[in-house]
Amino acid sequence: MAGGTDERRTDTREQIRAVALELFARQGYEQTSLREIAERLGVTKAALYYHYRTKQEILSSLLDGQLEELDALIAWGRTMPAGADRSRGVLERYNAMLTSTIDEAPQLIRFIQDNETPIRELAAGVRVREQFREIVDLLVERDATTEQRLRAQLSVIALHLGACAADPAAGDPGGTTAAALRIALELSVTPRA
Amino acid sequence: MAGGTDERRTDTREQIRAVALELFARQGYEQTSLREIAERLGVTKAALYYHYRTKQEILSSLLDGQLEELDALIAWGRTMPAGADRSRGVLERYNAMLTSTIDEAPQLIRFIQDNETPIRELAAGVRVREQFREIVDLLVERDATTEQRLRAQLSVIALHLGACAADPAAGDPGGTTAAALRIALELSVTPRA
DNA sequence: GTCTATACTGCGATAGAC
DNA sequence: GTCTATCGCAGTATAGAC
Repeated sequence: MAGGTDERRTDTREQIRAVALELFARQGYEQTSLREIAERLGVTKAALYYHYRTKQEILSSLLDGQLEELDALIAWGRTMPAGADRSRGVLERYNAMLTSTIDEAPQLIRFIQDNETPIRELAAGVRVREQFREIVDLLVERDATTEQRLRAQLSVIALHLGACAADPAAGDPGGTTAAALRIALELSVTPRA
Repeated sequence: MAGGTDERRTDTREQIRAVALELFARQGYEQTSLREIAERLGVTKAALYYHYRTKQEILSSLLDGQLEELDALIAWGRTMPAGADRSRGVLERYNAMLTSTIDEAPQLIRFIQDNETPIRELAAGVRVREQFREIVDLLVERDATTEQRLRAQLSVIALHLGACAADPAAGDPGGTTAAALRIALELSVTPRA
């Protein structure tokens, strides 16, 4: 908030984040040791502990940006009345977020999917799951049936699946992303049987 | 094969399995230490190593029965020609397996879902993922589009979701299981657009 | 065949010197 | 801001008691 100038004299903190993201994504969170990250940066394990209090906190810091983006999407959805329009809007915006080529979102969604278990017991992991539930809530009426809730959950999963399946490079030649969105819309914006 | 008589004189092996299943399911695979399992049985860690070569092997042994059941289902599916009938049959039988009340399948599917990450790098985990792909392959024609494959994947996930969401006790009062099957059939046995 | 004692390596984490 | 040293616990290995 206050203090505009950056008072840090090294960028070790960001280097740790960068190396951690690369290694966690490549070989998984549990399979990546702090010694490995430290060696890559030419420092010792203990140095990492000056910048982050625990290994989990390094992982959490990678998720933070994504969580904020999702919070914004959820807040936006809440300004609209429940119904087909909102469902369509939420799914389209969420899909855009998942498949954006400008930021690191696609790498992260894949990474979250692959490391679901270790993330789950993070404080940030609890938030990830809450957000999933909140997105689903935006897709159904308050008095929705069990089946409608299941369909809404599957909508979101469809988008994740599409984003993970789409080729990271290349402009999604198979149209995977578009197909996933079509399915998601069909599941959530469909007349009830 | 040969040697019909059982030469083991204790049932420690099975007790390890039982305790491991309970603890892994309750607090997760990574969060459960061998010391914890051993203490529960009143033996030492080293005793576990007489019965299982690694911690992963204990986990694998919990999955074995399920893998065989699934193999049988896949083999059965392959005897039928591709098409709506086969899809319907595979999904119905798979759902029955997931929600069976007589064996330990429901507890296991939930456990697999919750511990996907550690299971993934098991030898048995590779098989789990292969089987998922093979089930999906039973649900589509060989020349299926990207969208049809996505729909097939989501069908299977729908059944998992339903089985996990359904109350373990009680006879599925909300009809979650039935709803999941309806959605799965709609996704995989639907005319193309 | 079943288990204990003991020890090894590597992990995440901490304390305190520089 | 980074180091060395150390801690306790993890999974694992083996020698040998019974």
